[in-house]
Amino acid sequence: MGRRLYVGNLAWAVSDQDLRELFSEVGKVDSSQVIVDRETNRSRGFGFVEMATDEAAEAAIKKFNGRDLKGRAIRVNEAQARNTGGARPAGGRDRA
DNA sequence: GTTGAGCGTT
Repeated sequence: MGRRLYVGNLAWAVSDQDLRELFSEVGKVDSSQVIVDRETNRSRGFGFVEMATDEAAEAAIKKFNGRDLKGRAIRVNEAQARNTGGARPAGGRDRA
């Protein structure tokens, strides 16, 4: 139950839409986002993709985890939860 | 025009 995917080890040339079209091959991409440094506006080399369904999400992990994108082997996994602006304790790294 | 472990700004 976590359609959010963490995509890491990205090349500097990878963009949000690059992830969207790639993950679109296994299912409908609800949204895609590459994390960029706020201070330098450069690519941090990782991002997040939200799939429309959980099956598409796990399918993307199986297909694109370790795959090549822009010349770099990307790493795909479930994304951790982040406090999106709610009075909620930030927990997540050690979630079973 | 540079770099390379990682789980994200509103």
